[in-house]
Amino acid sequence: MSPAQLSRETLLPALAAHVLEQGLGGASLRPLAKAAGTSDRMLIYHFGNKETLISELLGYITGLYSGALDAALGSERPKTRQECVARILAEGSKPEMQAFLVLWWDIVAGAARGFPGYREAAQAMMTKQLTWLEGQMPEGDPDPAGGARMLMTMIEGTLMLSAVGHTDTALQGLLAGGLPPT
Amino acid sequence: MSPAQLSRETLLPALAAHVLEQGLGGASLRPLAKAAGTSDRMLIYHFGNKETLISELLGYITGLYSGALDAALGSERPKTRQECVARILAEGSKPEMQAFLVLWWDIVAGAARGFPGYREAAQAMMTKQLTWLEGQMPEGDPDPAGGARMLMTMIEGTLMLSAVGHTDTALQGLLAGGLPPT
DNA sequence: AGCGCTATGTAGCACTCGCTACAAGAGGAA
DNA sequence: TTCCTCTTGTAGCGAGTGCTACATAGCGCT
Repeated sequence: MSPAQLSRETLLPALAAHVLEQGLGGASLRPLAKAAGTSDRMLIYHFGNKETLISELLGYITGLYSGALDAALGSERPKTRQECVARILAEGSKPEMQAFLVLWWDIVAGAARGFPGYREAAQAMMTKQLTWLEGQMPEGDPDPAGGARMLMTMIEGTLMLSAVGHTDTALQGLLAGGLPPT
Repeated sequence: MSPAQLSRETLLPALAAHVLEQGLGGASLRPLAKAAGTSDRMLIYHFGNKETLISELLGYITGLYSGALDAALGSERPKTRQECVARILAEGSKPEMQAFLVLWWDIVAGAARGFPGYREAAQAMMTKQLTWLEGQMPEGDPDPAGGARMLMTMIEGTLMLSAVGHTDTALQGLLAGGLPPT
């Protein structure tokens, strides 16, 4: 009966769940293995070494994030830019998104420091989010492409300020930018 | 002759230099001690434990950052908001600021995950930067307080996107927001 | 001189880290 | 059967982790 043949594919979901709640910084083989119901020995067997494990894991998490964005596609598009911002910020404040957000800063830190795999993952996530945002821009917006990039920049700034306890600063910034997040 | 009495104060500069180039993630006592010309034994002696060492170190680095901002105060204020943004982005792209920026994402990640000391440090740095920015707002700006917060949000978003290789996205966003960084 | 306090060195502990050597079971191929 | 490959378990290695026990040198105070 028992474990239907372990492989990278069957392991990744459990590994992702673990880093989503424990972070990437302290992720080490034995706890990861335990979370996946196996041993460090087998993680190395399946992935070769920790570095590729993390890289593949980041790729898998990128896919998770992408899927979450797709699932969050509303049926009708927002009417205004501020409604657009409000919607994506609301998306980010959902409880199931919290783990993603916290992990995100681990990924950014790794990308800034040049860790293998981090930059690619971060870049992919941002590209996905940008595409999503472009699709969410109000119909008839004078500059959807540029507008999406402006909103993107504001949103990322807001998320970062929120992460360090400067939520008010960000919200007042949005307000002054004509984007009251309703 | 030799080492003029070690203490927290004399140790912190060397410790800060070390984490500025090596990061906070992998910072462990022996390498830190070596960088400061001491032993792990003495670091514990002077700081009690690693956690307080890191906290005090973050406080010290906050001071460094604050001083760097003060030193970057131009004699005359920018004429427009975009000049203001351009100036602070130019400040951030100076080579001596790179180490700060990379370390910054470590701090944000730690703050997001609730590590002791990280959030306070990050918050203090953002407060300082906000104050600095307010002082840099163009004379006669219709809404200096709100404007500073908006620029702040845009700037932090820009820095984050740059950190993960989406510099273009951010610059086009600034452009679409009427803030071409010259 | 004797005492006590502060600063430091040397060793070491118990633990975790990534990774490996070695053996063994399972299943298919000959 | 015999062999071979794939997968897994057990045990361990060498290095690094935060931290501590113990000894000791130097200094000022009485």
